Amino acid sequence: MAGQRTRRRIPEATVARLPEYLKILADQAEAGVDRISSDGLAELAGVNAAKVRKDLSYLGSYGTRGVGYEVAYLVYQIRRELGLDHDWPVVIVGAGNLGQALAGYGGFGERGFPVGGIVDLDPAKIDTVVGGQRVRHLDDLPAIVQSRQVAIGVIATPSASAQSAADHLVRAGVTSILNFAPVVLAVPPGVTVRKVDLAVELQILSYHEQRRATNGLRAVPADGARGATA
Amino acid sequence: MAGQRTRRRIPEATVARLPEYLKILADQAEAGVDRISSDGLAELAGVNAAKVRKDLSYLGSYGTRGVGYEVAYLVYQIRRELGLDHDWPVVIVGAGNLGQALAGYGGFGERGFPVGGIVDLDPAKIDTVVGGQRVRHLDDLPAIVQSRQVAIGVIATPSASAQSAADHLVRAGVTSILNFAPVVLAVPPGVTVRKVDLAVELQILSYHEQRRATNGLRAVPADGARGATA
DNA sequence: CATTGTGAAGCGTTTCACAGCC
DNA sequence: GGCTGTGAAACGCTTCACAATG
Repeated sequence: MAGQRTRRRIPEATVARLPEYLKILADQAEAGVDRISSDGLAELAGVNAAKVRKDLSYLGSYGTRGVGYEVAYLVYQIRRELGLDHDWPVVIVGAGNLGQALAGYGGFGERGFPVGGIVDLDPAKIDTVVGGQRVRHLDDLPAIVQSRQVAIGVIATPSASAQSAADHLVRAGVTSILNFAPVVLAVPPGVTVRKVDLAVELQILSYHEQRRATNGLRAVPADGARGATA
Repeated sequence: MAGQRTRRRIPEATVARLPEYLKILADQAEAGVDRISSDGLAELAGVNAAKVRKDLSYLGSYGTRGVGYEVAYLVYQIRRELGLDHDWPVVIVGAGNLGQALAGYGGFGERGFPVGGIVDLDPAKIDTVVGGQRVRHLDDLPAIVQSRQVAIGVIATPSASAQSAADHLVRAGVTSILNFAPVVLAVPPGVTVRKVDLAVELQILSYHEQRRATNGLRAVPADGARGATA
């Protein structure tokens, strides 16, 4: 029951939804619910039930026909699949507005990603304290990554410094990067980058607004990779 | 050449990439480049050339065979398609860490989304100034939305208040919402919601890290909706 | 003759529909 | 009887490959 060596490959689209399910299931567990059906979970996640069942089936057959899924067990399995059975300390590069907000936002630590360090280049920022962390110099990055076993770096620098930040992270040994700068990063093979561009999100909304204004006015758009129209 | 009444429907996946192209093209224009091929643009955007051509073909036939695309004209067309021929003021609900960072981050205004207002419930925050904006009371939301013609709201509140924030935004007349709270929002039909959950992004990275650790170690994962492995 | 624009093939994701099982 | 698990159909997106063309 525990630990197949080579796990099934889970489709990316499913991987992107598992955290959502996990959040909902953890909330349900806390609220004292201990069984849930694919219908119930689908409702809470804003997706359809067949999708929930398909998604969960990639983890294994953890439900009971005629009954549903045991919440606690699903939580355990999803955690395991996502690699959340231990914490992943992250290091934040850039202690400006966004870096400070990220460091100060408790939600990261709560969900398994404690801030293991925050670095910057600006002497005015170094040694200030944000989110309970002393800001350190970029040069300390390798030491921080080594000592805290950091695998994930977060880039919260201005665009112009983002590529350099990525280079530093990679050299320090980080293998996954969450990039908030609106720049396409070049990284060596084997390093995973995800990009979150807030302006892009707004521009996608703008597209739909504009469509509503010019055309039918009741043309409710379908949800994209991450959007929803309920 | 200008203003077909009912535009082609553009696939969501393409809509999500147009802002990226736009950014790159605007940068190129500024750098004095005035022609670009699908290959060149693809390179800069980190995608393949066929995709660029297909994407651009949804806008119309704006290239020249054997030559390429005129940068300035493409910029103009993408802007128009995304509804970026005018600004979209946004209103931010929640003046905590994230709300302050968003308000203080100049990038929004620069890219066509000036902060038209920021509201909160906490008396300690009201009348403080963040990002050049005086924080106002949630009750002022309808007035702000009306006077500034705000169509897009940004939710930067704690999870517990997010649904209420959405309700206030919708009642005030906002029709698009960018939600940073890790909660599924219920909104009436005709309102578009996009969700950005930072912890979800990290969990997706964690999945790939974990896979690398358990399995092959050289199983470079394909890019998901928004990730990349270069 | 380099490069676009695009049918058609390939592939991944979603949804359907129902057999299997508690 | 109710709900899961899953083949198969349907759909949308990506990539190929090449005819069209300035």
